[in-house]
Amino acid sequence: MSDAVPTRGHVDGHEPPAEGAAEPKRVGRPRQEATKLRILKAANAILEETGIAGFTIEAVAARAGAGRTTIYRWWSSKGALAVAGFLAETAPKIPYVPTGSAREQITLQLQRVAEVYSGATGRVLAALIAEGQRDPNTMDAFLEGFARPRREEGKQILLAGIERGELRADVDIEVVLDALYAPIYYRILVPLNPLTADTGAQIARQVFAGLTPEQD
Amino acid sequence: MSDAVPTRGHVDGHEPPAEGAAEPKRVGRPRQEATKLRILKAANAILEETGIAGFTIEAVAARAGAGRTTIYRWWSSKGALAVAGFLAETAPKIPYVPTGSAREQITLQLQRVAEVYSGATGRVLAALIAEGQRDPNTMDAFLEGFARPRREEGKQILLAGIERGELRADVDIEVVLDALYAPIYYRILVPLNPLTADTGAQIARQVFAGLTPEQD
DNA sequence: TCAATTACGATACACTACGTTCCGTATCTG
DNA sequence: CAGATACGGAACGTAGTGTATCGTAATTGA
Repeated sequence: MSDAVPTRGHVDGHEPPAEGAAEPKRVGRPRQEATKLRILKAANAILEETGIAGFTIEAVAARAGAGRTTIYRWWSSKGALAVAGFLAETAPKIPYVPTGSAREQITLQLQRVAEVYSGATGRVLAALIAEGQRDPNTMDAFLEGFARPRREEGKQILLAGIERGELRADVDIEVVLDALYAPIYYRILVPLNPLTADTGAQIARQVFAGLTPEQD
Repeated sequence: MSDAVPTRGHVDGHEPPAEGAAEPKRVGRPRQEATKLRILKAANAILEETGIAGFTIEAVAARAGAGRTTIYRWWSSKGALAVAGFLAETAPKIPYVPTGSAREQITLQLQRVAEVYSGATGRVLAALIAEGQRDPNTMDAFLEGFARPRREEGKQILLAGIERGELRADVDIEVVLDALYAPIYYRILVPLNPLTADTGAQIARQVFAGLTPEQD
């Protein structure tokens, strides 16, 4: 129904899957990738500097030198924009390093995560989760676009470790992943204790003490 | 300076410490405790039902049959009101049971927390933490009025357990407390996995596996 | 009994941000 | 050049915030 505006996907600034594979030739004025990038960078920068409090569509538009309408055309809500900015800027900062034992891999990863999240990125993450409490779509985009795939990676590492006999087999993997990663989120969101670079290592040591087949 | 309105404390609806101890005789019309209670109950109910999204001063005032001005007179912000409602209604629901070993106490407590937080109370908590990301004062009121004292109780239990030789002494208590409690908050805030009544017991089992002096 | 004091609820106000609509202009394809 | 689409500006209605003002209610103290 209706004629409405962009026939494209309207959730996170990505085009719809399309049928062929690539269809670079469309009809009208093409989307300006530079503007898209400026908007995403502006969104991320504002989240880093002011958290969710200062994150308004107007502020992002002003900082990006774009029109508010342009933002509304491509992102369906504040939350969608925030998630898109986060995925574009931050998500690539934390790769897994697939080498060594499960414990080594997880520990290293946990250290990296703690280090990155202890700074500006942590503020963005906290803002994102806060916004997610307000808007289910935002939470969903965050879960499917970031949290779930990351968790899946961790799960595979732990499973491989169990397979190789490095870890006890009688554990609930989801519970273990929570024990490992939840503290980092907790320290970001509920700042009773600071999150520092070696918080990750401390947590890993503690949790793996309950995972090794024999006593350490 | 200025003459301003209520000479009382203006943060969370409680009177200032005062000098004597009790001074029940003041000059003008006394505060109507019934109204105060209706407001706090309304605030909590709205948080339970709609989360932070529907939590507006106007909605609380309407539901309580009070004027917005009355709310602004006694609570300095939305967050202050939310925390006050939470502390009045919810906090008393989760007492510690000081009996048995440290592991038993913590496990029991964790079960109760998971059970309570898996329902409406969890939604209130999530809303509170979300609002806290927006307003530092709210976070502070939550930390000092709820999170920190609770954590202190847990710390005492663990310390006593170490003292009695039930638990390893070479652990960082803060890290252990995070490993125990953070997963519950995580499942409330980042709903990848559901929080159920026995999530608490599972977590306790996992974490204590790394705490016992000998293998179980 | 009455003055002073404080609480309460209603109304009005200025402000901010949201999300939408409309319009003129720019940039592409055919 | 026509058609289609993107961009940015401006205006609009809505919602909520926080403040100020006002009339009324309740209590203390003289």
